[in-house]
Amino acid sequence: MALSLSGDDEEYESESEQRAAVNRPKPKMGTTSGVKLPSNRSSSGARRRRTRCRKCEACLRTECGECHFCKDMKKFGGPGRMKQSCIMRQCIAPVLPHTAVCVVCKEAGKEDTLESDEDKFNFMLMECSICNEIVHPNCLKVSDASGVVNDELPNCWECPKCNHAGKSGKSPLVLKQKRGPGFKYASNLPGSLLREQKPVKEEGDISAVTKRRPDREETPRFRAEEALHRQPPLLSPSGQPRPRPEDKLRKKRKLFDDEDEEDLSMRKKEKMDDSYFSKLASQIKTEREDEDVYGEDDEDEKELHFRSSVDRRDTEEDFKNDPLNPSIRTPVGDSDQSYCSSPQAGPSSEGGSETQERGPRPKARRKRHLPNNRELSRELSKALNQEIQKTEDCLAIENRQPLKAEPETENEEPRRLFRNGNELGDQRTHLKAKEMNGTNWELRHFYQSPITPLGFNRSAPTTRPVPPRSPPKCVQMERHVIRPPPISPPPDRLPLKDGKAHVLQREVWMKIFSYLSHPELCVCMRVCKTWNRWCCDKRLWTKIDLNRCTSITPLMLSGIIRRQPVCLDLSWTNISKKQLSWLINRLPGLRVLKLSGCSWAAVSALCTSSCPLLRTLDVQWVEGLKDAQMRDLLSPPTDNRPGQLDNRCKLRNVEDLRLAGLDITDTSLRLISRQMPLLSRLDLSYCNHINDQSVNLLTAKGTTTRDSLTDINLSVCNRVTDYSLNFFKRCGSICQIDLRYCKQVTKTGCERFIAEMSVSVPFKLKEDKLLQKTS
DNA sequence: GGAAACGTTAGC
DNA sequence: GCTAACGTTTCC
Repeated sequence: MALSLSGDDEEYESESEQRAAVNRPKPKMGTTSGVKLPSNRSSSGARRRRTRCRKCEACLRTECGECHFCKDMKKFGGPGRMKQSCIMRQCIAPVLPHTAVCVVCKEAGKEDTLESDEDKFNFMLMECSICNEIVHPNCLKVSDASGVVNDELPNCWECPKCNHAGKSGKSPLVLKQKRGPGFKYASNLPGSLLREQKPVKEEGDISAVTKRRPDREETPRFRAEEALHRQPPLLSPSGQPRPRPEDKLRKKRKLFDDEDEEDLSMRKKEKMDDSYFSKLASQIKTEREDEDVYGEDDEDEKELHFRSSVDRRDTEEDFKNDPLNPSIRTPVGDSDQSYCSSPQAGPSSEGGSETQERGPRPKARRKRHLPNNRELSRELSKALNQEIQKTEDCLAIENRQPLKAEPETENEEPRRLFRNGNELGDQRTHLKAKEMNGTNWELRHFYQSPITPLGFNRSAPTTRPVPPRSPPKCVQMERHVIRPPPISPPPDRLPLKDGKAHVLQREVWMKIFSYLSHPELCVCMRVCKTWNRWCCDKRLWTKIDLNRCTSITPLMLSGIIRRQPVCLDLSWTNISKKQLSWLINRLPGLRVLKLSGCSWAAVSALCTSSCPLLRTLDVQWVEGLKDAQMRDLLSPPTDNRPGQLDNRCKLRNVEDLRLAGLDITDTSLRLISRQMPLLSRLDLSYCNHINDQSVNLLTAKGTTTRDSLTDINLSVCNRVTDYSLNFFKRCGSICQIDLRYCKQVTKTGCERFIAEMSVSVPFKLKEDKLLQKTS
């Protein structure tokens, strides 16, 4: 059957091509002619441009005003040359334009007027990803052939004609073009975290197809298999593995190839040892089958290597079985709750879809996988395995000890929810990292246990450790579509296979889940779609700890955003500036941000990113963070755009500032005092330039810190003397002064301070040179 | 190969 | 006719 687009389109095609040829400044050399036909025009139809669905979360958002494309827009003061959509508004399910009609009957889609799924499908417009023809399936008189529905885009399939002819539409270019804006931005984003993956030879395996109902409400699943085996090697710029103290603790890791997939259910069972959970799992097993949850559960559970400090697995067996193990639990799928909430076909990555049978479907079959992705995954797996093997021994196992939880007054969630989140903030952990009056950064990384300054190794190596680096581009920059949190509420009860709902309501489950560690939650997320959504509730993830996670991947970033943590610990990671900036701009509710041990290059993202609710900022031991950088950090936004008239400091609401180990002077303290009126907790330990004059500055008349400071840590500040205690007498709210290991502070001086203060505010010596208010 | 530019489409 | 922005080309 000769199918083509309307005459208008044919007309446009020739006209526009001619115009394009005329307007093109310089015909690209090397092509056969000045006018290069789009690759997909080689087939029978011109492609219809897709447009926003206007329903998905992304479409409903407003422009962020911060991203590269927003900044280009005229309304944000840019030149308007790029003409791209805000990256936060990239439609996840771009649809055919309203003007699209069936090339056979010349009519639009009619699915809205029909009742049954079958009718809906037969009368909806379907665009073939190979020949680009848009037809009603019903208008095709091909009785024995099957179209293969592409779940990645609404109204997209491989038409029966092409499918029957064995054509493949999976050339990388075609794939890219077909994926619509949800994919475009990822690869078009400058310096993107989300860049498109290098295409690999495709494979013609489309044998695993399942039928699909045409219901556009259904959100497709897919697997970003290309992300499966990505672990950035930890290399120094010289290519040498970065030595890390934990190396010797690291377990041998094995990277799963595709077998990992088959292994999932097995591992899932292993995780379900608990009898009740096992029973429940068996009950809801059919929900998996019915609900098409495989991809979703799986992908989500794999997207983020959240770690639990209380659930460290020590045995190799456990390590292998732990789906959260970064090396094993490498991302299989993109994830997001939008799967549940997006009104239309959802986004995708390079991976194909993995779907269960959803009921009878005439003609159309659903691809189980996009065939090229499996091959792609294998190829990547091989390459990355080799790479990872090289650096495997250098990767650090997450073997931190559980430390006391951070006192988080601003966190609304019960503390027990955070049992997984350890507190890296105990500065003692890092105290030995720096020589008191020097700038040695030895031992900057990875202390296994809290130490006291007395344990400080002053004979540490003199060479400065290589600062954290971002993963190599090829690993880091995978294409990955980020979707916003869902709008639709998760179900209140768990559907069971007999059609009934489980007796326990969601909130009861939430209480149970709140006792689980993050790895355990991730396991639960693989059980079924309902649990997947429940376990992703941000109440369970108010604190996300990626401390010392050796590589921050796009999947992890999307996982973080999905969970919208209040507290995010990225300390001692190699997060890049772009990643951090991208992240911060999408975490409007972030209150605690820990970037201890990161590089200034990364932390400088705070200079341009907006984080209005930030209350706690931990930048201790940030390499390269000195007065000049502190000035950048505390200065008002310099890129004010129309509508952005706020000239106040971006960090003006910070109450808890951790600056341990920084080479900052009074210059920075002046700025801090001026720009952070709410500052109550200040950690200046191991700041070797801090002296009595610094304390004088912080407590001087007219400064906000004089009244706002409640807790100051000056431990191991050897230039601070007893004289500073006189300055603290004028602090109205001071409750704790930590002067431990300050060589020039004496016990006598502390006792004198206590005696003099006893008239108004009773203090005690909690430890040697650690003064604490008694009431 | 990635980023920028820009012609042109789609919606209003 | 205007704006938004998709998809392709060109630049670097």
